[in-house]
Amino acid sequence: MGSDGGEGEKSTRERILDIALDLFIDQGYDKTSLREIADRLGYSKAAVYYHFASKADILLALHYRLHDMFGGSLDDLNQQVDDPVAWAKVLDTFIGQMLADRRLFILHERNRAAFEKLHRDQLHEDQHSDLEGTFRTLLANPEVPVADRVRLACALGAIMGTLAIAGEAFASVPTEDLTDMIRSAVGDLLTPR
Amino acid sequence: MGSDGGEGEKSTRERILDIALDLFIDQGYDKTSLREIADRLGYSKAAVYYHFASKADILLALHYRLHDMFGGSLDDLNQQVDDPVAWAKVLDTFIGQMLADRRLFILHERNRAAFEKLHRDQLHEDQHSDLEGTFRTLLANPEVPVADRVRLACALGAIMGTLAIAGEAFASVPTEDLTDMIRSAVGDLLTPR
DNA sequence: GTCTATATAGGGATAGAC
DNA sequence: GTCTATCCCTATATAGAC
Repeated sequence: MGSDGGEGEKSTRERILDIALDLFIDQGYDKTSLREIADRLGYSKAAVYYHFASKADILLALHYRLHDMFGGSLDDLNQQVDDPVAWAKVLDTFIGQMLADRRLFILHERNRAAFEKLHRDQLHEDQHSDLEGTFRTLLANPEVPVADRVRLACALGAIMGTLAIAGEAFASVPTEDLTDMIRSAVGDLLTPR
Repeated sequence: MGSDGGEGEKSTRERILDIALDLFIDQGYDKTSLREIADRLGYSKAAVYYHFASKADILLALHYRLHDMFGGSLDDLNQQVDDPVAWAKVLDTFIGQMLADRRLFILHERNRAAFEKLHRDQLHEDQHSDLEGTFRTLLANPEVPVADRVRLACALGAIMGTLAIAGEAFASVPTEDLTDMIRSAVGDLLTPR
């Protein structure tokens, strides 16, 4: 399939990313050193540098994992910037995608500063390839009533919050159940009573 | 009033905290060096060390600023751990307090890893003196139905999200208006239709 | 592909002069 | 109260052997 020969075993590159994901969530990106990653990997620091050009490059790869997860729903959101009623539908899709791999979201949520720096330094693409950028553009759009925008911010926060603030509190809750509950909550937020 | 002699001018200590607040929000705690703080202050690094024993000590002082802001409402929440209907009232108070000094909240939101480490290293007090600790305890309480706890997580996320995700988007919105809008949203989340 | 050894820089923190 | 000078450690990253 990919560029790897193996079938069951993961490539070293993927293993590094998995380890980095754990450590970046636990300690934060800045407080995690390549030595720690290399130790868990069982190899030396230089081995890590063989697979990634820099520490930021590891974060970048994780960013792409997250980006791939969304498929086109980010574009959908960008195309309906000024249509508050359309948001609810897009967010439903979002919620499903987010919960499918919660940890990537938690990573993003907990290392916002690092990701922003990454975007400033490396990703000079458009604002909208970025999750945060998309949200901020939407929330700052003066053509949409403030009340609607605040509601959207609350809805986004509700999704993120369930993952980030709760931590491991809902780890044992089946993904489908959690998805349903969050969808219901977001529905209450975006649909007028 | 306080321990300072001056009336109009701030003490150096307070100035350091203000500068640190700005930088920690912008770049994150880890990526901010004492040299940067000292530069903005106009003094040397050693001058900063005169006022604070360590870098972590600066973060600690900011933690106390946040802590003081709450007054007793954190205790209120701790005393009504298993009463979901009481949460709504406490959160109303919370929202007002949070918005009264948004930036302290954003600091906390954006440097969760650093604050957690601070608590592990320095604050061996009780779990409940801490904002996050209080929330996590509440959200993990098995005596409360999961659905209620998820709703609470959404409500907390909605509050945090409006501050953290939105960034400067709502900077021009009057605090009272924003408070009302968030209270209304949280009400919709916690009150069954 | 993985290693050792090393270059280089920057950060936190201390000692002691003024 | 504030400064200069300095120590020490850790981190990123590179060069080159195996």
